[in-house]
Amino acid sequence: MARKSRLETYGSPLGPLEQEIMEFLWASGASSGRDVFSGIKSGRDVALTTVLTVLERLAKKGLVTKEKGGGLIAFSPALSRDEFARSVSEDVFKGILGISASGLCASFVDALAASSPDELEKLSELIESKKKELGSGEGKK
Amino acid sequence: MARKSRLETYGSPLGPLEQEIMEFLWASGASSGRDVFSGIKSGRDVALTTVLTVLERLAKKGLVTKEKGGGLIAFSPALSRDEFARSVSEDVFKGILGISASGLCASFVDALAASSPDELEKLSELIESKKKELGSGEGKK
DNA sequence: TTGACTTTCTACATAATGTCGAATAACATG
DNA sequence: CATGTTATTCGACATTATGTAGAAAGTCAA
Repeated sequence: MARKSRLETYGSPLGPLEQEIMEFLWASGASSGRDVFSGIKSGRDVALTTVLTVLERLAKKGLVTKEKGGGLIAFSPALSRDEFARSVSEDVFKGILGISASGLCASFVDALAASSPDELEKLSELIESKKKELGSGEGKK
Repeated sequence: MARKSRLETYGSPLGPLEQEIMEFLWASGASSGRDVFSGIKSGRDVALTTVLTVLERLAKKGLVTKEKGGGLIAFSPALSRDEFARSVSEDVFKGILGISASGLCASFVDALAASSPDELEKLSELIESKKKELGSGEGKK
C-alpha cells in the first residue's frame, strides 16, 4: 500500500512515514536506525528495514545526516523543524502566490488563528517591520 | 517523461500540465477540449488527447466541471482561483503549522512581500479583525 | 455512406513512497 | 579463528500521481 493522494496529504512534502521519522528525529536527535524503528513502531507496524530504507532516502534528500561514529551509524535531522518548515514554505508560497495572493492570505490567517493564535501578534510585528524595510530601501524599480 | 520531484514542484498540488490547463480555464472560462488544447499548445507540445486526459482527471478530482451542452462538451473550472488557492492553502497550512508555526510565519511574510507587497497591508487588516474576533468570542477554552 | 471531428479507452513511462526479504558486512565471543 | 548476532546495504515489488498518446468508438453533416 502507498500513501494518500497528493491533494489529501498536501501540506507536507513528506509522506506519512517519512514525516513520522523526521518527527522522531526532531524529538530525539541523533539516533540509530534501531532507535528510530523502536520509537516509530508504537502505533505503526513496519519492519526495521523499512525504517532504514526511508532513513536512507531521507538522507539522500538531504533531510537527514548519516554519521558513522564509534558504534552504530547515527541519523540526525539535517535541518531543524523551523528551518525545514521555512524551506518548504518558501516553495509552497511561491507556488500558491502565483495562483492567488488574497486566497492565500485569507486562509493563512484563519489557519494560524486556529492553530497558534499567539503567533498572530508576532505576525503583525513581522509585517510592520517588513513594511518599513520595503518603504525605506525603495529607490529602484 | 514525468514531472519534477515533489520537493521541487511543491507549492502546487497540480503538476505542470494540470496547472497550465487550470490557468487557461481560469483565464478563459468554459472551453471545449480543443480550445484548451489550442490555448495551451503555445510553447508546449502535447497531443490533443493528452489534454483531454488531463482534463478528464481534473474533472475526476473535482477541479473542473464537464458539461455536455448543445454542441461540444464544455470544461470549466469548478473553483475560482481564489477558492482553489484557499482550499489548497488550508491543507498546506495545517500540515506545516504542525511542524513549525514560527518558521511558517517568517517565510510567509517574506514570500508575500516579495511577490505581492500590496497584500501586506491587507494582511495586517485581516490580522487585526481576526484578533478582535478571537478576543470577543473567547468565553470557552 | 463517408469523412472529419469528438470523446472515451487503454496503455505505457517515470518518479515518489511504502514495504521488505536476502545478501553482505561487522563484531563480540567462545 | 569459527560462529552467531546485529547492523547495513541491495534489490524488488506494490501503489499512486502525472505525463503522454494511439486506437477505438461515437456523432453529425454532407
